Amino acid sequence: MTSDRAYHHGDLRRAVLTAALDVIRTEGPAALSLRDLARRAGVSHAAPAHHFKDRTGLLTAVAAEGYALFADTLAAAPDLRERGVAYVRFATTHPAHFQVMFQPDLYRTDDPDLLAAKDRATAELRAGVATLAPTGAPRLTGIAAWSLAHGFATLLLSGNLTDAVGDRDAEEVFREVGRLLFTPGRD
Amino acid sequence: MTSDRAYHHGDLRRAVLTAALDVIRTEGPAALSLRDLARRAGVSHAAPAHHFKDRTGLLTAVAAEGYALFADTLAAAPDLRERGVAYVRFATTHPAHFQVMFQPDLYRTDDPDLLAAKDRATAELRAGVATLAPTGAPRLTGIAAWSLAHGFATLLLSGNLTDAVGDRDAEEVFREVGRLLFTPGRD
DNA sequence: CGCGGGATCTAGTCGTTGACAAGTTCGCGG
DNA sequence: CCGCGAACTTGTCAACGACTAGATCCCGCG
Repeated sequence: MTSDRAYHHGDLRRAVLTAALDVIRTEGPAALSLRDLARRAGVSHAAPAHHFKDRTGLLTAVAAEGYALFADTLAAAPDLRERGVAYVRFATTHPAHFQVMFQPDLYRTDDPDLLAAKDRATAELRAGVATLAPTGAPRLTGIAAWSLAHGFATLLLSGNLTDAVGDRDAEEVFREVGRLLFTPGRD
Repeated sequence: MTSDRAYHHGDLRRAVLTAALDVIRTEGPAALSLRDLARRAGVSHAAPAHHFKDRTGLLTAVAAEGYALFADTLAAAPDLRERGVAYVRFATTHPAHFQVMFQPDLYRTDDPDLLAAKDRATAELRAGVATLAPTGAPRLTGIAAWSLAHGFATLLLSGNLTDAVGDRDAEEVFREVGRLLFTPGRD
């Protein structure tokens, strides 16, 4: 179903998107080529453009899908702590999405679909902070938690934490980090 | 001095590097074109290649210079807290360097100059953690501090913290965040 | 049944880029 | 003054993004 149909591909959009995620994950967004993706899908070099308009359009679609998945992942976690873990888990399970999402110069930041998905993710993020934040500074706590999770996830993906984590599970390490900083007695 | 010389440019390497940093800062690493940089410097399209070999070589040079500057910045800060602030300050004052440094798929990670500079920066980072870490888990504290600073800096550069910070100074906000998480009584 | 229209894909082309090769100019030491 | 290497130029090729025009298919409507 995902592959060979005679003329109409069936679901070329998804095929190209999936292939793009594969390339981004293994070689980075810079290595992305519409023509290469077309070859992988077995279609002509201009076929992907019909679904994504542009190379930028493709990356915009990746970012939009990423934010949508991200919002779902966050929504599934109960409190702030688990939401942080979910943040890190999303980065490891969807590295390509994550990588593109936080490089706004790669895509169109004014895309309607993208904005909707991003707003949803942001709302989930804020809701997470609301479950904690007993001390007077919810905004500051939010920035702190977000920075911690995002920094951990980013360093993890860029390979700067491989020796620090070792052969342990990254999520478990992050859980300990969160426990270290966010449990001085209150909570 | 920086511009017109007859045949020999004088310091084309630096001129190209500076122009590259300018492009990366304003349009991102993806928009980087050797031919465009050559045009800006007023030299032929192949001149930059003589100094950097490759597009990848140019980005490797950017990353190497970035890590060197980064190590200097960190070394100038006394304790862990100030080192965190210095981390954020580096990201805001050298956004192009920072952006490239933490995208290893853009450059050659086995370059000798790069490795030397990165090792120096890593050593400074570790030394910073050594000044604090009174509780039993220095490694975990290090990961926490690094993640916090790196996450804050990254989110700041990607524009995800602009409304949260508002018109205040980013460094000052980060100082408060650090105070919030790293001062439960000890220190 | 067939036919028309829109969505999907193909084929061809143009300007730009990265990479490479070979030649040219410059400066500097012997 | 000469030659030798570094710095730079000119020319070229394959690949890519973007665009256009046209072919093919699917689907509903008469």
